Amino acid sequence: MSLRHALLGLLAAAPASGYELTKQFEMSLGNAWGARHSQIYPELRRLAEEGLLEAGDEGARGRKEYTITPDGRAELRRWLVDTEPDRSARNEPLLRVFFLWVLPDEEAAAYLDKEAASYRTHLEALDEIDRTAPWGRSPVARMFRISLEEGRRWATTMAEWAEWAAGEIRSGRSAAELEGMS
Amino acid sequence: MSLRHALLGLLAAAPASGYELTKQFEMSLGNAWGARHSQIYPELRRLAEEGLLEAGDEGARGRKEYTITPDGRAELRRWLVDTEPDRSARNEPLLRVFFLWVLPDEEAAAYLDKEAASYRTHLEALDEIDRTAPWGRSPVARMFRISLEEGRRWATTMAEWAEWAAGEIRSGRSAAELEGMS
DNA sequence: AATTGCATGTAAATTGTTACATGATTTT
DNA sequence: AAAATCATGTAACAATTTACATGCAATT
Repeated sequence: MSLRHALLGLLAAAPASGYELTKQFEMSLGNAWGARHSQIYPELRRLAEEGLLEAGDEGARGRKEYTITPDGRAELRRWLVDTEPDRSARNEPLLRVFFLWVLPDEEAAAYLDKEAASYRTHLEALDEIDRTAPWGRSPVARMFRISLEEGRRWATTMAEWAEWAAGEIRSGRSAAELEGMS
Repeated sequence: MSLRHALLGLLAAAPASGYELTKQFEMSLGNAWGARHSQIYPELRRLAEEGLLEAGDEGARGRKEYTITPDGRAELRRWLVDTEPDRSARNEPLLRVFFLWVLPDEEAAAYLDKEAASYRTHLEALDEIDRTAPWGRSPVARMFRISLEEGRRWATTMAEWAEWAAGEIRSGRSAAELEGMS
């Protein structure tokens, strides 16, 4: 279960409330893993029961802040170092491309144009984060920047690929003609 | 639910059994979406009940072949054209990178080396598919090749990124020093 | 005074994984 | 004759989403 380790990872940087953690899943982390508040709150409670987190007193508006414990840090480290990442990714936009052949060429190409535009928009959003984020000298900030660069390279590659693919379809090349071209 | 549309998409190309569809999820499709036979068999039954597929007679060893119906093709088209793709991807290797800062620099860099190697291996597997797949002139083959190219560009970008990231960490640059470099 | 945002939770339904269970056919 | 592969299914469990539900605090 990646959710608990994502929560431990976020809380390893700084204590936070369930609400704040939910926002982080919506923002930066959302590109790699998704979670709603309805999943986050019960998981935080469980992690606290297991001693990996410590729950603070209730603040304004019932806010509860969770802090990671030494056991929590150890578990996070164990996950990173001793377990193999699950490489079975889930990506619906990618899935759709396999089936685009059911559409007439021009519709398929138009679909890929839209995909390309979406990746370009995403790239602009990442560039904006890059420009406006408060970059510090901490290891956390350095790794965040490296993650951001990963996102930027990925979005750039996907945009270029979608543009290329739309062109291939419009040029009407058959699979046979494509052979030995890449 | 993407699973049903993935099944419709595969069956739009050719009739197949649940067993064969399971193999396709393990192979090519697995890079974009995963599904086990225990999820596939009941879903095929449901799709047949709804009239989107038609189940053939039982063949050798109880094999059942499903064929897509016109309603099934219409639903596949509707999904591709009229619905927005869910862009909330799930990717555990990406998630881990956000938290690599908890490791000492050399351990984090070693982790990224391993990631890079994994992407290079994946790329080789895709190249092997490229070399050995029976490329035809059909729209299906053309789109499969375009999907394969997507995977190759993605794997190449990720490998290059991981190698760059390991270098950045080993060079000991702080986040502040990284600024204005990209 | 009303709206928006902060803040937490639960319940029901759906989706997905792991484990259990069986049997025929082909290959070694 | 044994092992591997083909082939299908169900049950229990875990993860995730959607919907329901509440209330305080700050802004307009």
